[in-house]
Amino acid sequence: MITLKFPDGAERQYRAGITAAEVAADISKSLAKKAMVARLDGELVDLSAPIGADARLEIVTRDDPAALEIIRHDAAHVLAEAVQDLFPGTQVTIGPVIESGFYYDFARDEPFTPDDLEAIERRMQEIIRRDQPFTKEIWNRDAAKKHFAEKGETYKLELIDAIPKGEDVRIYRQGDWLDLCRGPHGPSTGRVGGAFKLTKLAGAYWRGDSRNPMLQRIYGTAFANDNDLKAYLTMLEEAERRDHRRLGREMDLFHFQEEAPGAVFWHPKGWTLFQELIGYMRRRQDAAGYHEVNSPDFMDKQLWEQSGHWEKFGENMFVTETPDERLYCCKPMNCPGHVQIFRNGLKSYRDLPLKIAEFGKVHRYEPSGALHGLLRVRHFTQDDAHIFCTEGQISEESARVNELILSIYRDFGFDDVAIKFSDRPEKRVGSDAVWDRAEQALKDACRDAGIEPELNPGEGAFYGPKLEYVLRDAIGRDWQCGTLQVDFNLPGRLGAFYIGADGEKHTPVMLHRAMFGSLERFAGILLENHAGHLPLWLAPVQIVVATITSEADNYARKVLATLQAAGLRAEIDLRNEKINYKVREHSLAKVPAIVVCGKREAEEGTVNIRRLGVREQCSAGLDEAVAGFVDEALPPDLRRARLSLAA
RNA sequence: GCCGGCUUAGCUCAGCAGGUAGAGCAGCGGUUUUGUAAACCGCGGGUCGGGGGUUCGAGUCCCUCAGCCGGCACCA
Repeated sequence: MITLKFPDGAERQYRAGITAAEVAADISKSLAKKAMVARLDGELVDLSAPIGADARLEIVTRDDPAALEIIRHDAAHVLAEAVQDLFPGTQVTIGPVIESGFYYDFARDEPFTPDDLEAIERRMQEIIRRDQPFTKEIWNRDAAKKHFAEKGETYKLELIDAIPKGEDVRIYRQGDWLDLCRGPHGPSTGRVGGAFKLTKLAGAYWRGDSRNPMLQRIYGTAFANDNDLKAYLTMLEEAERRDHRRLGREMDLFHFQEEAPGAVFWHPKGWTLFQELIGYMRRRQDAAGYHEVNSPDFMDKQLWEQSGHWEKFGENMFVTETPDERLYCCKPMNCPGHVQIFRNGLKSYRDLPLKIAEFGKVHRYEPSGALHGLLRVRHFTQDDAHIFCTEGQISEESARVNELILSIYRDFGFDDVAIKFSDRPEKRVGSDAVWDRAEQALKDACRDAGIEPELNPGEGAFYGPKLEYVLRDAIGRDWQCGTLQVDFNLPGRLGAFYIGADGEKHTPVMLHRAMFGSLERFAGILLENHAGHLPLWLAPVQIVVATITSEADNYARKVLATLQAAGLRAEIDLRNEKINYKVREHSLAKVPAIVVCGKREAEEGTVNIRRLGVREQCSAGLDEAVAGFVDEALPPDLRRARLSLAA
């Protein structure tokens, strides 16, 4: 007999070899019905697995979050069976669960079409209706290889070979169909239920390597019940509504066009937002001791060869040939230019750390398939800076950068920030010894600053290791923005030096850092994060003064003049339209506040304020209203400055 | 860059199986002077992404290029 301990603390005795399914049935009929898998001493196992010894046992029902992965994994198997049913000769490869559902990669010469997806979905429903049990089998390695070889499943053969020696080759069977799989699975195909949907079709490289053949990936999602599925689909629609590309058009911020792929045409309103961001960053940087500069957009190719960019980054660079037959590179980074500024004039150790900042527009020839609105462009503005310092100053300067970045993100409401540590990539300049020192210096800096970054192996810049700051937005998506890189290579390559206390020449270390990263991307992230409802200080148009009747026109003009004189970005709408129409239009344009002026307001010298998304209005005297807006429109850093002044 | 899809008026989208382009909104002209998310009437507006081909005839079929969308790979 064995003793099983349940989550509520109860214990029961059973014969050895009993299965979790049998235990569930013993406890209650309804539990048996809802059971998907079992958690045995914390590990998920099939309900049908025999239990041989004392253990903690928990029956995982389909409402349990852990069951969702099982449902999705089961759905992936059902998908694979459906596909092989409908399209004989298609090879199956892998079909894992992912955050939003699952996918399965297939190898087939003919492409799948969106219509195929519907047919596959219908076949999946049939398989689910047949309710075939999932059964686990342990196969002899050679037998498994023979089986898949006979079926022409070459990818599965590769997968079997990748299973470590000594580990079982596990096969899961559902009816006549079977798949190599680690498991666990639910009791039967019927338990997948009806709340699933195939969502998209895509190409994907075998094993994620672009040198490998491309497979066809079918994405799907599945949930425990219809409501959850519906909620998920609604969430997707919501994400589409906040797509910055759509908001950019609706709010008249920017556009793209064919002649300039990956390049933004900023409209007046979008540029206002952009400048507001730069203004904020400039104030924060100035306060932190940075000196702003401007370096050339084009420099001779020779300089980029010297820096190593030509060799390591050349395929991403725009190059131009001039009538005098010189080759100039359009800068993909600002660092070489900043080194030139550092080099100009003799520097002393007393000048260090020297912080050079630039809102530099960089140009990178990104692969066409990577372009995506403002979030991935070929021409973007970095809030870039380089800190020239001694090796001994790295730690303190890194800590300062870290503090500044986090403080800035907080000002924009991003509190959830992940930090990643990227070490030496394959394609790099500099000796291993130098990389050892650079990586160690950055690690030490992390330790001193109390940062515990997640390791991101092989993802460093070609000249040095880096920290990457990834922020999470309002709907849970991650965006890489800031970066801090330790560079022992470029200053030396480009001949930068300073005179030390010993009177000798020394090569400085250079810290590269960006906080927004790309201004374009950051603007896009902000738009999506706020669904276009920007806080007042960032809104391109902060207030629209809208009249109800032409009798109030003169008063409205006075209100506008007062708002503008107070430094607010206000516009006026005197059109011969109903107030309903004006409210709707400016609300759709995401204007934070509409100041309505009718006959009543004109007579009383008041304004009626309607805030974006709020039905209720409030009335206030003009001066009081202006003061309120002025206060609210203060950027967060200036607000802090005012508070500390008052204190 | 790779796989698949898409590209029709400023925007959103119709256009069935090849027969010579249509709606709503926006715009323009009137009427209406209006109280918090679309007043009414009328009028214009398109080399159907570019190029080539098949055909008596192509928005519709084929080829090709570009851009965009979704993934993959790459990445701020």
